[in-house]
Amino acid sequence: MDKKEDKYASLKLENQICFPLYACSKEIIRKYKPYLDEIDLTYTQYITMMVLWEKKSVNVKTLGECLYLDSGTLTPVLKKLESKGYISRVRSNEDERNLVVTITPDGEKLKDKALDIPSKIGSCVSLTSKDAELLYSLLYKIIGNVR
Amino acid sequence: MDKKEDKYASLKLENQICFPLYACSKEIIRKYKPYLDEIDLTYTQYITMMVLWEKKSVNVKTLGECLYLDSGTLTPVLKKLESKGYISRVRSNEDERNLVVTITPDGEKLKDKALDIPSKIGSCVSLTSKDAELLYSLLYKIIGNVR
DNA sequence: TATAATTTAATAGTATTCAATTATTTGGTA
DNA sequence: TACCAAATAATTGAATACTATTAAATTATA
Repeated sequence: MDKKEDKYASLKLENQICFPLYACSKEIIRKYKPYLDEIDLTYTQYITMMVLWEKKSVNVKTLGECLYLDSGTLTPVLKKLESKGYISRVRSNEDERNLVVTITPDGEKLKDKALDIPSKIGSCVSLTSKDAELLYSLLYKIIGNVR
Repeated sequence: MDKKEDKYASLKLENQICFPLYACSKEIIRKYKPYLDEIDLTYTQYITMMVLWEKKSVNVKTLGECLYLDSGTLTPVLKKLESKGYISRVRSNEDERNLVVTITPDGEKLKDKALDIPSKIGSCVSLTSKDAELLYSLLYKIIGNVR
């Protein structure tokens, strides 16, 4: 007897490409959690700080472009980071629609506390550098295609 | 002059592997949104229905293992799907800790409405089948490593 | 049989996402 | 210059998702 064709095969979880992306992303973020708890940041706050550790000062729109997050997501994140004393939020003089986010000395200090997190995550993700590069380029290829 | 060594390089966004995973996953889910809106499901509800389209009946624990989600996430999702009439939620007689989730006829019907979604997403993700397979295996490799 | 440990789902509180709204700026036109 | 419409930027509020904790049922052990 022939095997039955399954017209619903495309709807099986095992045939999805987005699902393992979604699951993988969440599993890794779950791994971050204990380390991020130590410095009292959520993952979203952490990647926001990453941008600020590098750029020092940036407006919400640009930040959103770096992180692929919209201002509706960022506003509460930034208010939280401000309340923790890691950033300041000030409207631009030239264009008052723009809010300029700037890292504070306390925010700078946090960078040193975060310094050993990437290697801890790296060791539990545990990909060869070749696989990591491959994955990296595939992901950015998709991001490019999707947008 | 020599280029300065950057001891913070590991904290740059461009050197993260989780960030593009996180961004990629969210960008694709954003692409799903208009199609899922048409059938009034969120992405989480959609992948839950995928399991039920395949298994017909499953308890919350097993469902959580399939989806890498815990009951805290699933409980409100399942209540929502129940209120929409796509599933039923009934306690098991043998072990009353278990809640058995079963698809309804309306839930079955939804499957046909969802049938063209995978190809629409596929075409905007737009990977060669070789790349897709590669990505798929890398992702499940990570999931295996992380857990 | 009593009690401790485990398993399962629900609840509560926090974080994130998206759509709608408000405020500002820009450019066109009277 | 004054006004209006369109474009741009961030905030708000409602819905959804996530994590930690709690509660209930079962199983194992003393």
